[in-house]
Amino acid sequence: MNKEEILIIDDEPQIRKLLEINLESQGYKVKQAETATMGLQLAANHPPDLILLDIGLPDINGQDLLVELKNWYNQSIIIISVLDNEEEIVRALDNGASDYITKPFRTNELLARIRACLNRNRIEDNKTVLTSTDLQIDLLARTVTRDNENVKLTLTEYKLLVLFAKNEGRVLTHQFILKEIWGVGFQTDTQYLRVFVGTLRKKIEQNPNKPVHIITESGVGYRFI
Amino acid sequence: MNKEEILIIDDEPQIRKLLEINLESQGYKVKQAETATMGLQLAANHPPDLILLDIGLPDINGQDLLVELKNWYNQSIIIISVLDNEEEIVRALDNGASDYITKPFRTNELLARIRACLNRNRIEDNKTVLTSTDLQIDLLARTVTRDNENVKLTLTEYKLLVLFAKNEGRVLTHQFILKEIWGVGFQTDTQYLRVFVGTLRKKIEQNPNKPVHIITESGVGYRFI
DNA sequence: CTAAATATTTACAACTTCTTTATAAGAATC
DNA sequence: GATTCTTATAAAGAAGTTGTAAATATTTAG
Repeated sequence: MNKEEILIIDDEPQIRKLLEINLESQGYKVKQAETATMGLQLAANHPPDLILLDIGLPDINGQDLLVELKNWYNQSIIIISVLDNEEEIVRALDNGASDYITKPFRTNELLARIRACLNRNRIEDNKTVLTSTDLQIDLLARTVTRDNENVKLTLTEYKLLVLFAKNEGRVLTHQFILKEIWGVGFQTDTQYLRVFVGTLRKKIEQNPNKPVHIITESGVGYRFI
Repeated sequence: MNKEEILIIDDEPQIRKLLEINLESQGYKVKQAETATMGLQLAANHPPDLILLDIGLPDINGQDLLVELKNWYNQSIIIISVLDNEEEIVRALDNGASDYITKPFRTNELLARIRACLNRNRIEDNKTVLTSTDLQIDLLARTVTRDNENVKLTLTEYKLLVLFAKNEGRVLTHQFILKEIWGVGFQTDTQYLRVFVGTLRKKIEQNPNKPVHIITESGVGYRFI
């Protein structure tokens, strides 16, 4: 197998060095960027398998960079943040970060996270069919079947279902879903989401009044099972 | 492993001697300070792994010293106080002390507390999954399971549980919890807390009448185990 | 260009969660 | 052991969130 490539975007040289040594010893290929601009460039030139992004960069707001990257980069981004900035971490996760780690971190912990993310990517990338007990989503054919019956979904409904299925078991916040499906700027239109969750439930749930797949997490978002 | 260092700040020589003997016999390295000034100095020079602070010092108010230390020292501080100065203990915990013990104390009790604190320090703040025997909290997925069964928590219940779990073993005062969950200005609404601790117990305890996870510390707050 | 399909918006009903009050149960103190 | 203080529980009301239907707008396909 080819060496997996990891891009580090961090302005602190010591941290980059520390990460470089550890990651290379694990057999990863490492690229480094000191600034957001440079990071974007490197990532665009030759997309890495994973990005480690320090959210507290000097030249640009890390959250903005994250949003920018997420526009086209669909592998994992793990953000590095200083401790005690819960709010920033939550925001980063909303913006599509896969995981986070706070400084100072233990290398073993970080390596475990990286392995987990890369694993997840490998699975997600290769899977063209997502299945659960009664549902089946074929990503290539763009078809959904329930109990072997074809289910007709509109584009938005389909996108929503795929997003749910790819994040099975995880609570997705309204904000996150809105951003993923409708794009940045629609984060307050939670009513869209309600309508579409409603129609989706009618199509994929046995009993739309007692949903078993799309679970409401009041005040937070939805969870797909 | 290196010897762990404990700094004792206490004006009574007998107590210092007693602690020194006991702690050294457990393999800790012990430093002593007779006054607050000296304690601060020693701590700043070479930060110990844990501080034992007698809150009733002669030269400075112990609470002030605690606040001072907490500004930059982020390991555990265990305070020693005379019995029946509940108010002072509560104030110290509010000020960020990790635990307390009242004079006269049993050495075994103190040693246990010290071990617990040092352990907690070692635990990374980075964990995205918090586990105990029967409970499991996944911070990324925002899910809680008990004996592998999913537990459905409301937003506030979840926040409360996470706060408890992140401060496992530590006494959290009512004030502190109220401030963390509801924000500044709710510190007097202890009734909220009672209600929510009640519902949480119903959901996570085997027997809510005999809670083993959320322990009441009468007059002070709660302790999560 | 028109009809059909899909998306957005509005209005309101249904439901969940939070707050408050009342009261019971339990501890601590005298 | 009675009194007082603290904590627990239940339940009602208020506030906030979510769900549904239907009207309107927009897009798509023929």
